[in-house]
Amino acid sequence: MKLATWNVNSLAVRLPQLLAWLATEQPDVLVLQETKLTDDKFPQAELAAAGWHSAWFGQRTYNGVALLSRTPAEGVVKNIPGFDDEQARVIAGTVHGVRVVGAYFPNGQAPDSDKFAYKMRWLEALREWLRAELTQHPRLVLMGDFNIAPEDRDVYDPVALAGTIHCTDVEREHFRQLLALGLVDAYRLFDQPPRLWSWWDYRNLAFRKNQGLRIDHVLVSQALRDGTTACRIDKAPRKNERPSDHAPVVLELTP
DNA sequence: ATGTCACCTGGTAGGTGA
Repeated sequence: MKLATWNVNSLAVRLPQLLAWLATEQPDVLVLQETKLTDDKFPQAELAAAGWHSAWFGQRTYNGVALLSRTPAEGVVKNIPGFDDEQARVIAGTVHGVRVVGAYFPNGQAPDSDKFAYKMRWLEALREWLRAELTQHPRLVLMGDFNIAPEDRDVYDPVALAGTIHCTDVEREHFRQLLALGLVDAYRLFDQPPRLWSWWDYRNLAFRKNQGLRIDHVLVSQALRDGTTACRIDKAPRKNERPSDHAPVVLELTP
């Protein structure tokens, strides 16, 4: 079983690239972030024509998530139950007995901002929901754009970026608290190329200079850990014309 | 030299968020 996550930074712009990537990669499940589409604009027909079932949850201009799959997802949940949120950031569903949670974590902007305070509240709500979700669904994958670089080795210049957004101690502590639920960072279960990131800023020629961060993650529950056979970042779509600033992350599980 | 992109409002540019 192959699962993947990709922040497409506008599905309206990236749909052709998405269809091409799906045709090549043939995942069983893909979660998307930053679709930036209201639900009436979601390209359900185009995806269905290519053989994909979709569940989606969006809003105007910002955020927006989706869950694509070869077979329909069951038990779809939108956003974090019990956490009142104007922003469309979470979609969950069950495919082939695996509970898939796709999430677009808040960016947080700057450590002293209101948006950062929201990020902290959101992270706490996510954690407490997942704690309950794991008791119901031991076979669970949490994946998406976390907007957190968990360790210094996930950052192109940890000295220059120390304490800045994505790299603060409190964000990293939240990441560790997600792991403490019994989740594992699948990327680190395997040898990986050095200095490979999942996001490169559009600005400052960051991709050409390989100045990026690893902020897109796939976390697997203990029950899935032994069946996890691969996890990789697919840098290729970042080289496309008009690319998303994020690369997809792919997970492979034994059936 | 934040060497950008996407989307919005109200425009033939400027603001916001990432």
